[in-house]
Amino acid sequence: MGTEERDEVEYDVFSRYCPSRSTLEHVTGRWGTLTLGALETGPLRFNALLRRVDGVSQKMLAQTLLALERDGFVDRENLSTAGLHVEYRLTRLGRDTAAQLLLLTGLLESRMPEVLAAQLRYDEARTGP
Amino acid sequence: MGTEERDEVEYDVFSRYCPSRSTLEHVTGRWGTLTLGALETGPLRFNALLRRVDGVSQKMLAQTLLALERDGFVDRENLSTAGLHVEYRLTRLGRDTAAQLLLLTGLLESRMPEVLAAQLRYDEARTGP
DNA sequence: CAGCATCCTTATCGATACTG
DNA sequence: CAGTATCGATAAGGATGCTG
Repeated sequence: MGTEERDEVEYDVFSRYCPSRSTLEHVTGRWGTLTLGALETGPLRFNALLRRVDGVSQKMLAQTLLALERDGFVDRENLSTAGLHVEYRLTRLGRDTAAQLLLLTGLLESRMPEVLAAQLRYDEARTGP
Repeated sequence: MGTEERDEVEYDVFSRYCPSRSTLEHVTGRWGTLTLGALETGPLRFNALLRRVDGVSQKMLAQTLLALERDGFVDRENLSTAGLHVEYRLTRLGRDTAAQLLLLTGLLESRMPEVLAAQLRYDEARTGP
């Protein structure tokens, strides 16, 4: 064992034209993180996502889902019997990514008191010195 | 037992007006992730960051750093002796956050083959059925 | 229900020039 | 060096109406 060749670092998000850069932007973009996070607890329909991701518009949600589906994070499943019924579910890759994202959002939520304190300090240092 | 009150989920990124939402956007925004990631290995000067975060403009970098400093992720240190010398370094909060972000970018980089394969499948299913 | 098409407004961005 | 200021182009975003 140990003879299989290791993957070299082929991709680098810090490089402008690396394909991983645009994928990073889809995932961490304004609605990407929240959409993936919302799907982490299970498949959801379009309108359910629309409600869950507070503030997103139909247009942006559709656009976000399209990019995430194309990148292989989300599967779109058409369950039409009568009327339209479409479900979005995470792929394996999507689940792994969403798990990471939820760790991040959880971290941020839990540290918001620090953030708010920093903002206060920052603003005060500049308005009433 | 169980009588101490648990921290309720006070902050929720899924809620439109929760302050954590804008902080999430600063951190995961187009340049936030890369800027924090770049600083994870140690303090850097403005122009060094400009080079490291490939593709960012002066304007966007300045804006990003300002938001991250205000939110308490980055400290700006003025080391002027002769000429200007400013260093940016992560705070404790910034380090914790950057660590999470690097796990995410690392995950994405390592799974890019999956992503590219998915993109190919997606595009082919729509151009030549 | 799950979208796409359209229009229109706003925000983002990049390039350039300038400053202490 | 480390930015700020300004401008014009482009993209993101919201609102509305329409369709299978």
